[in-house]
Amino acid sequence: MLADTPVESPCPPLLRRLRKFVDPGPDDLAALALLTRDRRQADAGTCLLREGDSGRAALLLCSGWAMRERSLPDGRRQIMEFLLPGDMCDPGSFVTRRADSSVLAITAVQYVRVAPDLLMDALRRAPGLGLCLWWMAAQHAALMRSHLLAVGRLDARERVAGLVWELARRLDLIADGPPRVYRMPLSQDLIADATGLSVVHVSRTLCGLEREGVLHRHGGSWQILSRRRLRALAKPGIDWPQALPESLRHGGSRVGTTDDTPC
Amino acid sequence: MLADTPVESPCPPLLRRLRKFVDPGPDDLAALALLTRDRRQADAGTCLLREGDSGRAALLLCSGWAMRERSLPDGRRQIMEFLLPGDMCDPGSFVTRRADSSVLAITAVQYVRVAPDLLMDALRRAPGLGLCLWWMAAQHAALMRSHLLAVGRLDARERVAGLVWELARRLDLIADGPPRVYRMPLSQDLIADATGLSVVHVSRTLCGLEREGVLHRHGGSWQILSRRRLRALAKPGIDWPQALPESLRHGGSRVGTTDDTPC
DNA sequence: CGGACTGTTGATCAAGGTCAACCTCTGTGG
DNA sequence: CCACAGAGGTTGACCTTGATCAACAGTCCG
Repeated sequence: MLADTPVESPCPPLLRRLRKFVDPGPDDLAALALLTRDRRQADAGTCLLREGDSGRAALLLCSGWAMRERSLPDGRRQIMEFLLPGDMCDPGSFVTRRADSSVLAITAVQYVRVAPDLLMDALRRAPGLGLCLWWMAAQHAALMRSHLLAVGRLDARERVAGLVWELARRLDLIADGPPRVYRMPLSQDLIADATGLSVVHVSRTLCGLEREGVLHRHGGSWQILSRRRLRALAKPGIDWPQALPESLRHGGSRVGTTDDTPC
Repeated sequence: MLADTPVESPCPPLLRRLRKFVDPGPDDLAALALLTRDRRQADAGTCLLREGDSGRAALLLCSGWAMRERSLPDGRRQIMEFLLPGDMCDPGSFVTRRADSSVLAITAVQYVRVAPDLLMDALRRAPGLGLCLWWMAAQHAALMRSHLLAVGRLDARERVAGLVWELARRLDLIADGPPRVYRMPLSQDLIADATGLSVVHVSRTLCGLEREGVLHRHGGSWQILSRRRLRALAKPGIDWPQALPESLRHGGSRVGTTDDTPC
C-alpha cells in the first residue's frame, strides 16, 4: 500500500489548498509525496520553461513567485498568470508537443519537476489524485476566464484592483492565517504586462487607489485598507476557488460513484 | 468488451479531430459513442448553461455554433470562446459547484449532454478516453492563452484578423476538405465582445481588411483572399492544435507507458 | 408598408499610451 | 563616507487608438 510509505513533507501550500477544497485520501497524499522527489531551485529571473520547449514536465511551485507569459517578437508580452507556492503549472504539457508560453521565476524559487511517467504511474495507483488534478485544472481555467474578462472588458482601475484582490485572496488560501499585510514581489512592470496596461498608467492607477485610501504600499508590502471598496472594484470575483462538490468529496481514492468498492 | 457494442455515429467532427491528433483506440471510440446517448437540440439564442448554475454536465456540441461568455451586471460582457461542432464544453464543470460562465447557442444546435457518472464510468473502462479529454483540455487552455494575449496586447486589426484566422483554421480541422469559403454566423456584435472592441470599431476594422484585399464577406460567408497577410496579422498563432506526442500515440487504451499490458 | 436588426460612416471625445524629466532607493566601489 | 550607477517609481505634456453618439442604408420578415 502506498499509504504507509514514509512521507517527506512535499509542499505545504498545496496540501493546505487541497485539504480545504478537495479532501484527498491518504493514498492520494502519499502518491503526491512520492511525486516531489525531484526538488530544484532557481534564482530570480530564471526561465523554468521556455516557449517552444519540448521537454515535457509539470512544475510544482513550492516556494517563491513565478509567472507564465507569452511574448511577441516585437517585445510586447502578456503575463498569463502569477504562480504562487502550491501552484501546479500545467500538467497539460504532457499531452502537448511544445510549450506555448514560458514560465519565469520572479523571486528565487523552489520547485519540483514532475516527469510524465512518474505522474502517470501515480495516477494509475491513486485515482483520487486524478480528481485533485482535475479540480486544480478547473479552478485554473476559471481563473484564466476571469483574466480574459478583466483584460477585455474592465477599465484600468478595475483591472489593477482586481489583480491585487485576486493575489491577496490566493495568498490567504496558502497561508494559515490571512495576513494583514501581503508580501507581493510585483514590479509595476509586471502588473502592466499582466493587465494589458502601460507601466505609466499602472503607476497612476495605483497612486489613485492609494490616494483614495483603498490600499497602501511600502516596499514589497501591500496593505488593503478598504476590503469593501477593493472588492467592489474587482468585479469578476465570483466565488473562487470553489470546493469540490459534496458528491465527490470524502472519497479519498473513490472517483465519484456512490458504491464503496475501491478503484 | 466495449469494442463491439453497436456504435451509432456519435459526433463526426469530434472524431475527425481526435483521429487526426490523438489516435484513440477502438475501445475509446466505443466508449465515446456510448456517451452520446442524451442528444438534444436548441434554437439559436438559447442558453445551454447559465452562469451560476449548479447542474453539472459536460456538453458536446455536434452541430451549429455556440459561445461561452461571462457578463457583468452593467451589461459589459466578454465572449471567452466560440464553440464549433466537435467541441467539448468543459468537463471541468464536474469538479466545480457553480458555472462561472454561460454557454449560449449562436445558431440552432444539436448537442449531447454528458452526465458526470456516465463519463466517470466510461473513463474507468476506457482509460484512453482520459487521454483524449486531457489532450482536448490542454489544447483548449492554449487557445485561451492566445485569446488573453490577443485581448491584452494586440491592436484592433490584429485581434480581428486573429479571430478570423483562428476560426477558419478550426473550421478546416472539422471539415474533410478545407473550404474556400467559410460559413461563419458571426454578427459584428459577437466579434466585438470576443475581441474586447466596440461594434463600431469592428465594422471599421473589417471594412479596412476588406478594402486592403485581405478578406471578403458576403452574408455569412467569409473568404480569405490573402492567406499570407491574414496570417501575418494574426500573430499569436503558434502551431495549433498540436498532435499528441509520439510516445503517447498509437496507444489506444494505453496510457503513456511503454509496456503493453492493458490498463 | 413599416419595423427590427445588422452594418456603415462621420463627428467628437476620452482612456490610456508615449516620451521625457525627475525622484527615491539600494547597492557598489573608491 | 561619499560618488555614482541602475532599477523602479512618479509626474507632466502631448498624442493616438478606439469608444461613443448619431444618422443612415440594406435586408429580412410579418
